[in-house]
Amino acid sequence: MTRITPFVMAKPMESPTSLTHGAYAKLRAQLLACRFAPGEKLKIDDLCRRFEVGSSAVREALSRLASEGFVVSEPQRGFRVAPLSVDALSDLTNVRCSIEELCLRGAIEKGGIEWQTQVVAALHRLSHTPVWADKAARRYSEEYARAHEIFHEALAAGCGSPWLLHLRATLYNHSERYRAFSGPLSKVDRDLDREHREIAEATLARNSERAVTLMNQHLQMTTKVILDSVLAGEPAPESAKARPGDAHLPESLPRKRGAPA
Amino acid sequence: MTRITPFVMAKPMESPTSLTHGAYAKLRAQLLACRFAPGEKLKIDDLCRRFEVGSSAVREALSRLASEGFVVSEPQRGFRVAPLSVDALSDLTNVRCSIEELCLRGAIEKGGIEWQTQVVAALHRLSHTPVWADKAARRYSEEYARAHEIFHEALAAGCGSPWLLHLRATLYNHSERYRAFSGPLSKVDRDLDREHREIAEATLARNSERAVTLMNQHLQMTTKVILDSVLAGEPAPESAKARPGDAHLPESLPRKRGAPA
DNA sequence: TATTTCAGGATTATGCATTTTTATTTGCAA
DNA sequence: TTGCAAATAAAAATGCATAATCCTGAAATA
Repeated sequence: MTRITPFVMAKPMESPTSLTHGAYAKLRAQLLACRFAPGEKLKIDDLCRRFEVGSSAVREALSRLASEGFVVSEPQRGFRVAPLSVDALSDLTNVRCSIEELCLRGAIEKGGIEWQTQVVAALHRLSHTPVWADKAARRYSEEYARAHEIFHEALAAGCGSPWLLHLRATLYNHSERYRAFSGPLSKVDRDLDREHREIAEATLARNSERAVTLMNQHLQMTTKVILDSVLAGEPAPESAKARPGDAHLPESLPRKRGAPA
Repeated sequence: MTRITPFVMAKPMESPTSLTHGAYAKLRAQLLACRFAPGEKLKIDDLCRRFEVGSSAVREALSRLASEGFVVSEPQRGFRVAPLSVDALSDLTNVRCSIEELCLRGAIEKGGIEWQTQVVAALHRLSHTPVWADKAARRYSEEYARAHEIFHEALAAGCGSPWLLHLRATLYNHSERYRAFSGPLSKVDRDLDREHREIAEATLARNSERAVTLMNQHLQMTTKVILDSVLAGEPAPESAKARPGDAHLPESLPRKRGAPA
């Protein structure tokens, strides 16, 4: 009965195979986009109505998101959106630099023709995607964010280490949450196109030292822009209702999960 | 009403604040100890009876464990124990070497007196804990495994980076699962005490290069011993019932979680 | 003013109904 | 009689609604 499908592009439409997974994906996307304020209480019933699913699905989605560090679970008090903090962003950026360096060096050493091709393709897509969704508000467009993610993932993919790529993706997603939180970005004219192009060129030229240096500068600069935006201007651009809680106070983000049995 | 408690040791008895968390902790402990065979089907009802909780609690525990990579979730087909593979162990070990190196260098650079003290204490505890639970079977005792974990965690803790320590703990736990899977360890006389002591000495002496070299050798040697044990002797020592599924075939372990919304 | 009690609300846990998957059996044809 | 396929039955996973437990906050009392 399986009809022959001529060609299938890489999953153009997501099929939420189960309500649980659908709720998880939607909630996760809204969390990453900072549609919920950090520290905000996530009431089960509200989420049930919002996503039109039962409490089981919502609870399961929240559990997974909690173990990923995007929400925090207090034993008998329900769930809250994981807080953001300057210290956590600083730590996150530093660790991310280290991990991206490992990926980059591995990719330069082991990457083959397929990897090179994907990097070139991703760079092309990125440089031909409009950066700003709202020129006045200076906020990135959804398409640009996606192309940016694909570009960085393509660079790292060459290392061929599933675990390293998994760690990298984790850190990238958490960084994205900070970027989404930041308001209109500072006016310093940053030639993102040039940064990405130079990183790609140094990488494809197998110049590890230069590639790593450029990548670190790229990541630290991004963090600096975000911090400037948050500390200077208004913190939240269009984050939803409810109490904003703590926005940027120094506290740790990824709390340790129970190791002892 | 809070009665004054004279002294409280570090949580001698776990208080399962909720049934869900209790089931999660128990299941996780059994997973890490390889009480379930890799690839084995995890039936909800069986787990309900085994842990004496409802299906919600079990489902939630499985969700969290799935996002941690200890079980895999197939959309409408339930959950299975995450498979193990030689390739995955190899990758895991390599990445772990890199992460432990980052932790170690950071700790040597930034660790203070408190860190040094904890390292010395952990080394003392480790060297005075009996290694073998069953001398004949050559299997580590529970106490030794715990002391070993504390020792390595103490070494890394000095780096002071929450994110780096989180990544390290993740990799350590997955490595533990492989160690628990391996049968009786090979007869090569390995002076574990000496290895740990030399690592600690080099670290406390702020000798980064030597400490990192020794740590890498330590980790790679552990992996080699495990591989020898698995490839040579009988694969599973006392793993529970049910079909063992695939034990050691080359496949990837940490499958990517859905990034696209 | 501090403590206690009580009501409201939210989270947690359970059991059942629905839907999908899988295994077995039956029927038909070679 | 054997092999394949469809249909049926069993089992399991998913989703939902209800019940019980716990926390939060305010009112009342000492």
